[in-house]
Amino acid sequence: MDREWNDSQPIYRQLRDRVVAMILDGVLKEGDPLPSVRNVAAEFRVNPLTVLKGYQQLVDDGLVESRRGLGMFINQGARNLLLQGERQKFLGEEWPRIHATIQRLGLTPEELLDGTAKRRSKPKVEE
Amino acid sequence: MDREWNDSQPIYRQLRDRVVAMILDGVLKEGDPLPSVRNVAAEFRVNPLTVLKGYQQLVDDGLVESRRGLGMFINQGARNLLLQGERQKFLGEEWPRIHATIQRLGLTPEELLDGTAKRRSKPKVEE
Amino acid sequence: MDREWNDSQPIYRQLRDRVVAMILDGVLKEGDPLPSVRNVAAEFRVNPLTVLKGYQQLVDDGLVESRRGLGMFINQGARNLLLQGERQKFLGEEWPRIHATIQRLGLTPEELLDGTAKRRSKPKVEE
Amino acid sequence: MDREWNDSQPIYRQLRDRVVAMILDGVLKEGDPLPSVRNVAAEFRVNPLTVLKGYQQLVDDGLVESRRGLGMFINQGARNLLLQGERQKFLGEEWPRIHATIQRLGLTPEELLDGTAKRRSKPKVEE
DNA sequence: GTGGTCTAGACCACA
DNA sequence: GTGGTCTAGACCACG
Repeated sequence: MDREWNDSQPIYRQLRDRVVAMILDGVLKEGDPLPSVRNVAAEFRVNPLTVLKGYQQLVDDGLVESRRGLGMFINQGARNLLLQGERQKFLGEEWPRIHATIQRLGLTPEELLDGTAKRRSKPKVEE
Repeated sequence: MDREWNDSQPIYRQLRDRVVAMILDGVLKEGDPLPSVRNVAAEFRVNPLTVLKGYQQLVDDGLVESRRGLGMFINQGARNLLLQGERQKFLGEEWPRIHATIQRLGLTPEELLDGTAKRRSKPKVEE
Repeated sequence: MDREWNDSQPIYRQLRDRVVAMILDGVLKEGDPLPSVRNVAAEFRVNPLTVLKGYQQLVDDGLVESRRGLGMFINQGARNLLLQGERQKFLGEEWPRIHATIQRLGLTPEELLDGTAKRRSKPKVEE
Repeated sequence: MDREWNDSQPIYRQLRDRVVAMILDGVLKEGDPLPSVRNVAAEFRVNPLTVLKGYQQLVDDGLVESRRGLGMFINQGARNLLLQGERQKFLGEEWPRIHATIQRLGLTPEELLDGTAKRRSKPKVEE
């Protein structure tokens, strides 16, 4: 269980991404309620306001709907919306930079797949 | 030439990364002087202090050496140090997250390579 | 209480050293928050940026951790890290020079201890 | 042969200190000429102006005298002047800080003498 | 409230 | 010319 925060990104953003991942992975299905703000806040030892801010982002993205007094629920079509939007954003904004880095570092497909599978980094140094 | 700044990362960080890229690409070789703080500041229309901050990071990383009154110079072994360090950081910290996203979005190798090869031939709607 | 600055060393360095001393002396314990940048800046009538710069050094040294929106906190193990690191640096880099000077000036242990014990009881001519 | 420069002090200052050490050690005697600016500059690969600046400090301190067309010579009484002045400065300004550091780090006389003699640092860490 | 980034402009020491 | 330090003041994101 990773409850560590990435310093280069706000916590609320990381909380948002966490939910997005759960939706894409099918852990959270359309119509399901989001885990309650106070539970998440307690679990991750984070200010409830921060969790709320993360959830609010999901509302703004049209992925989630808030029902008065009941909580927040995942919208119908959320998964498809995500697949579309995130793919586009990833391919357009993130991947180009990533691809450039990979090439600069001279990383081979083997090394990349290797790393994710069995973590064995043996960087070859020139000269 | 892109002199635009990415909002999601501080300028001094991007300046640092720019130099790193130049070293990796062989544009800047070991022993070479870095472009002077003032020049870079003028060229990119940025505060000298911001440039300096970026350069200082390189000094802290042991990639660059500052010689009083002369300027800043790329250390011997900087490139290898970079190849080692950046590879490790990328494979250890960044790639796992990226790999997960790719799989979550169901992106195929074709789609990934496609984007980088013939970008902009097939503009999609902006969000 | 001395709030005067030593001209031969940048202020941010002296601020850094001040915190280091407080950790070594046990005034600041592991887990404790550092006095806030703004407070220190006000207290010493110094620019916040200068204080921040000093604090950043501590972060870089792994002695202190910055928690978003909360403040900066002394890491676990900071004191030992310091004892190790500072001792090594002092014995390796500073003491040899100091020892040489002491011998060159022909200073005896008595003179050295004397000065620190009853300073100012025997004022000498200023140059 | 140490031709390395200490970053925390200007080069001209270090050149000045070098000559002072040579006088105190008796390598340079009163009436002796200082090594020529250009020789020193060449030997240490330093700008002649920098050497000159260091020498000028010695003139200002009354330790050295410049004779037109001949060079710079060590004054009569230079050694005693030094012994007095440097002792006072050291005991008054430097030693107090050094002493405080030594105590903070809990360094024993043995460790201090040890280090200068046979370099064997075995820092004891608490807890 | 916290730290973090940036600017515009000044001044300094060094080579 | 170079880098380095500092200021005053602004603005931001985070909690």
